[in-house]
Amino acid sequence: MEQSQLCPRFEKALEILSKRWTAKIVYQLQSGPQRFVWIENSLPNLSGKVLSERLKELEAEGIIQRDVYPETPVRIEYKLTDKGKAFAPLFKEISSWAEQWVDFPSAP
Amino acid sequence: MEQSQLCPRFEKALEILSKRWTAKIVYQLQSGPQRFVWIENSLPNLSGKVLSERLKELEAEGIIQRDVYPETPVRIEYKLTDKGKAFAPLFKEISSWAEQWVDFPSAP
DNA sequence: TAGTCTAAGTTACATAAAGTAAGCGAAAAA
DNA sequence: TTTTTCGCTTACTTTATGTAACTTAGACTA
Repeated sequence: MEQSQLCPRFEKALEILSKRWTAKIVYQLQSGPQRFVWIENSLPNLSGKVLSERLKELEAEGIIQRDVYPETPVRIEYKLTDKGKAFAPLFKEISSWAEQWVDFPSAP
Repeated sequence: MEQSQLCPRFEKALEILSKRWTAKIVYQLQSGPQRFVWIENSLPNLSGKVLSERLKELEAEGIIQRDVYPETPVRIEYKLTDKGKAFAPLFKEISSWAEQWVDFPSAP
């Protein structure tokens, strides 16, 4: 039986997006450079441990950049690279899909 | 400290897409109705156990439909609903992001 | 000079999610 | 009666994530 061949670039992109928290982190950074604790507080249930892992992975992928400001206490900011900013149209698509198809009939 | 408020619909969409395997399964079904084993074989490393879970979740979300053909042995096909088909432009965006930004410098 | 404070993590431990492989039920074919 | 096929489940193992306490570094405070 044949396996459907997925384009490796596409597959890579899908893997980045499918990994828990990555999409949310990247989305969160669309609004500008942010510090560790800020991102952590922005995404409920995301633990510092996993955030730390994901930021390293995203940096390794060239999607975000880590900037160190040697103040006291040290300030570290994470921001999207061009590669990361290029996700913007994708988020727009997700948004418009959501607008059209996701309903919230009941309020909590 | 304020938390950035994510639109609940958008968040829901992001959660669907971020869950391991869901995006790949939905993408796989874009090519037409498929049976359990076919999907399983199309996605390397996806276990039947998780596929079973995901298909139920996606059906509950109204993204796919499960059709039973009482042949022998029974044939069951999964296919996208309109809601599921509406992911198409999103996959196009992922694809074009991947084309532009993902490189594969070395061949295996 | 010892003790304190803060940001940005890290570590050890506990829980949840996913992977593996064997098994099940139905119906028909051998 | 045994075998085969499909579409799953179940029991068990491994991996991923969550929690909470701890670490490091430099400047500030007592």
